[in-house]
Amino acid sequence: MTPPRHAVLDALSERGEHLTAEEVFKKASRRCPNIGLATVYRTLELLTGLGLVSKFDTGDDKARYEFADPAGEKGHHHHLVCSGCGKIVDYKDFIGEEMELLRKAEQGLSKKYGFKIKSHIIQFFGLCPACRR
Amino acid sequence: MTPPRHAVLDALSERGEHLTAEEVFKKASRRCPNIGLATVYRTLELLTGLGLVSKFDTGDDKARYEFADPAGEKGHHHHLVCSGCGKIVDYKDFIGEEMELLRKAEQGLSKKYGFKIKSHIIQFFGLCPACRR
DNA sequence: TTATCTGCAAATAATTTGCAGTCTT
DNA sequence: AAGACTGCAAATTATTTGCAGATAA
Repeated sequence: MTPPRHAVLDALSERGEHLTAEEVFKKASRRCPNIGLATVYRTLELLTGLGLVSKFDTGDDKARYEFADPAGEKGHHHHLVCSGCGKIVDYKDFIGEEMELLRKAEQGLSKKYGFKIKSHIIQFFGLCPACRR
Repeated sequence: MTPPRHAVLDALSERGEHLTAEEVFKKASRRCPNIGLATVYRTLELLTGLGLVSKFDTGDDKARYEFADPAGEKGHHHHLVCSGCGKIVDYKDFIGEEMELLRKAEQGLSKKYGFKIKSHIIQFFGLCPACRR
């Protein structure tokens, strides 16, 4: 655990953040002024590989990062993305039903297509209240 | 409707295809030998905007294109992606349950967060039979 | 020390854009 | 002829990589 790595973790530590690598870089730069962008990318990839951070894309071709769900359903959520302004809402509603569907789907797809399912993506896109008019 | 555009449509016409822009370009080049890659991108964007084609990403940072669902549930499907070799399986299983969940979710999210839902993504990732071992 | 980590700059790779020529109507 | 469409080449942009020096254990 080195200073740059600590700075990256720190940048992501606020809950509900969905930062791009550039944004992580800016925040991390405050704590570690001469950190390099490449190091940020390398660290984010490392953390993602360890399962501590999850990486996703909302359609603007910039990867976004957030702390991974703390083991299981507890913090499980999905994203609702505004196509207008890019706003991202974390929602946990319907998680029960979703988990049920996911369980069924993973089992069924596994059996039918022989895949060993590792992960999934569920995202909704639409217009937020401000962008609707 | 110009020759290059026709060539792009033609390239996508085979069912079950999930082509990258580069692949569409190669296929389209057969029918229209001096088509340019930029035109392919422009045409794909046009068709996507018209709702005739849908664009998605399986995680390799290359956009993929396929004919859009013909109105509603009829051809509705989702993707099962192999993280090993990139293979993409279209599946329609659990579509009933998924539609039910989607309907509920769209209504609920709309009410709770004020979003007007336009679309969604559901994808599963895992290892295909060949990549499992 | 000894391998790992870092910053910088240069390299990639997908996609976009400027522009001048070409087609369509 | 006026506007839309095209190909080419150059520009963009997020991300990756090579490398020599710095750092952690």
